Amino acid sequence: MLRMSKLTDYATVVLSHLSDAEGSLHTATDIAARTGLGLPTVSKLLKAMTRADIVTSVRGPQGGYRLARSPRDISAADVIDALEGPVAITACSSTEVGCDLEPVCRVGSAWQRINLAIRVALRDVSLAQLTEGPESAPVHIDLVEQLGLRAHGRDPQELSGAD
Amino acid sequence: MLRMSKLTDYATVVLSHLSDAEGSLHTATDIAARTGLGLPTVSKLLKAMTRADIVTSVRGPQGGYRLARSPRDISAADVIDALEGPVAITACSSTEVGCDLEPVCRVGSAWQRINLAIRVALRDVSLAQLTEGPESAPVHIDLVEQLGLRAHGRDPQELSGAD
DNA sequence: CCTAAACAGTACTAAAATGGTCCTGATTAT
DNA sequence: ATAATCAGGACCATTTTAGTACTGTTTAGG
Repeated sequence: MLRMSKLTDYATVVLSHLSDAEGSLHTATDIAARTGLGLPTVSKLLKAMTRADIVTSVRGPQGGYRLARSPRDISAADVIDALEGPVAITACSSTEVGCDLEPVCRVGSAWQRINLAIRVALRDVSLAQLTEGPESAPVHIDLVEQLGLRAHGRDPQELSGAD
Repeated sequence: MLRMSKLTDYATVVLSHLSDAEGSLHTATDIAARTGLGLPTVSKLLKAMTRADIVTSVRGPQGGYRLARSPRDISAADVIDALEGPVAITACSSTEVGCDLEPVCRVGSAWQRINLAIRVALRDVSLAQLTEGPESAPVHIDLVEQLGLRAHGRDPQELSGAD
């Protein structure tokens, strides 16, 4: 269903290797060798992440890449944005206008809120957490609660902020 | 980033119209006219949702479609699954094995958990809520909390609207 | 200051997914 | 019987994605 590109997944792998020796430089070639990914691909990923300021690069011989900041301060959303741009869950959820179906589409806003909820959630997952051990607790999110969507006998809490 | 197909979006629109006169039958032609979507498209959507048991169909003249159950009992996840199948957020998160990168990929499981978390969350959003008024509260989900990922005792920064 | 190691940027191609359409059949009220 | 409807595919065009290649630019080290 909600698909994330393979590249984004690879990016996490690459970042995870950069986390290993956090301070030192790693060349694209080195990372490619260690991850098993193709050099051009790794190179592309690193370039994109450099632009997004997730990693920093040093040119010339003895150059390479290193994390721009601590793995704790790099979020899943950062990585996704770097590789895919801030694309929205549906086509019309990014631009408010210009949808032919506007008069009949009474739905958009809910998907938008869901989308936003997911984005916000992803922003709180750090690289450090992503690369960490897989022995974590099982999962449960009450999206409805958070979305304020519970319309049948609900009462929206004092959730502040505007759109 | 996390993209949902346009068809899924359309499906919600179609379902929203089916919700209008919940008991009675609506033909594909009728729905197409009222939603502004192409008939073949609407037809395809309805067929898929029939297979998924979200709507039921009656053949022959005076036939049509109607919701298989109350809008309160149809979830966003149902709709997504019907249109896109239970696809996972990453390629390798559906099948546990067979990834060449397995030895170097220490990441997969976290994405899987995130994926699962989102799925679970979506399961709790009903069609009734989706089609309802857009005047709901803003959004906040603490995914990390729910994921059990908070392993570093790091504190969550301010969470305001993303983007 | 020459060379080579390394990143930067862009453009391109092949493959896959998506969106949309069409056609042929099955069912059934009138 | 006829015609209105749904069922189930197959099909094609478009877009997106993944992966590659090529041509710079920077800079350490002889």
